[in-house]
Amino acid sequence: MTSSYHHGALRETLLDAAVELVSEAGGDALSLRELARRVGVSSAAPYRHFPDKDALLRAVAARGYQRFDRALDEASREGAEVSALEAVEQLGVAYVRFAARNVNLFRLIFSPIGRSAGHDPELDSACRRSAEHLPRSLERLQREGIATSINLQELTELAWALVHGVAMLYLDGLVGDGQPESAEAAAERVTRHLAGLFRAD
Amino acid sequence: MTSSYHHGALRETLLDAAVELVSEAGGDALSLRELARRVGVSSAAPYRHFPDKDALLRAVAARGYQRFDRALDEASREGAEVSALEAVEQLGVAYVRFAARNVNLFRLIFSPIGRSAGHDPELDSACRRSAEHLPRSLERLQREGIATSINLQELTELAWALVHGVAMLYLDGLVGDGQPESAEAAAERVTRHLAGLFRAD
DNA sequence: GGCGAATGTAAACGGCGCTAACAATGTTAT
DNA sequence: ATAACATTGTTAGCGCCGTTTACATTCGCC
Repeated sequence: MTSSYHHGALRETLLDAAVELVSEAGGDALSLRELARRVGVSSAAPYRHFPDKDALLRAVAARGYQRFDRALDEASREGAEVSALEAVEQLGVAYVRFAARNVNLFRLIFSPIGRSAGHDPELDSACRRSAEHLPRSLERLQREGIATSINLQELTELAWALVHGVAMLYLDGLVGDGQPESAEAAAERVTRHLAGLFRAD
Repeated sequence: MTSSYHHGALRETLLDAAVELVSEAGGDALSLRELARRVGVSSAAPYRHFPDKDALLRAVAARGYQRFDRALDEASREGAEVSALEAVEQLGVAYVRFAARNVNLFRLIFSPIGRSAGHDPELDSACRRSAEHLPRSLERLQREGIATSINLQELTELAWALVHGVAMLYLDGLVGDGQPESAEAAAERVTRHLAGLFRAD
């Protein structure tokens, strides 16, 4: 009828709605038909912009990585103004805080869908960017003469496993009391011990 | 027609098939209809034994926890014959090894379905049992005068996060080369550093 | 031997992902 | 300006799914 037969920015609208829906209910809860209904468009319309459901979820995951990267980037910048050791601690806490405050997005980006490489360039690059903060922060640590007996790769593995483990255990209700603050507290405790490991070295 | 109208052990047969299917293809890939088809039974039959799909998946998860517990138990027993520190290392490696060799089962037991408490008593108890190995091993460590400046709960949190993190990052392709051996190698490296933390203390 | 409980089947409902055929709109060349 | 084409919407339909209902068969027990 009117000039609104074509939506104009359906792809972005769909993505926005998908991010919101995934954030609230998790990636498994997303249905293309429900999504189309919410946006007020036919159930086949999304297929003009995403070849299939997985592609949409990959795009959502890409946005998740972008937010994750922004959160870590912010922590990194704040970390530049404190000691190298404190900077690492702040980064670790930021990692866990993001997981605790963006439960479903975090679950998505570290799921087979979020981890499928080679399908979506945007996803790949956003993922790679978000993975660079930890090594960079640890490299500064070593430049300042701390933990130099461990090579950077192993050091990254160690620190990453630690914060990722805390985040995951929190999401599974195995650490903390369910409140995001308790996850951050656990992250602080754990990263402090990590710092102890460096000092011992 | 024959006397095989009633299957006789349909519940167990379904569970066996479900464990196999989940192990091979992951929890998301399981379909009750496909399962019934494989077992040679009508698609409504499973509902005589499981109220819904989630209940079946919880039962599969319970089996997963039982296997997990057995693997850790074995490592614990072997650990009794070596030093407390080596025992912890062996337990950590066993944790990651199980994850690497039972990818989909491990994913299931640490997923919302596997972590849903209060629904299935068998699941709950199997889960609780499997969570006791690490504290017990660390307690022995402290009884022998190691890492006594950290309280047991915090120590457990630290060690658990570390091995769980390595396991998860391996599953996501972010640690190791995809071969289960590489995950165990990472677990060894990481637990060795953990041991270093204790020694310094 | 009969009777209720347990456990199987068949058929149907609505929702899903996805595709094919078609319709409206935007774009571009002549 | 308009014809032709590409883009982006719609409708209708396929097969699969989880689940429920009504009915059939068998088991265990009096």
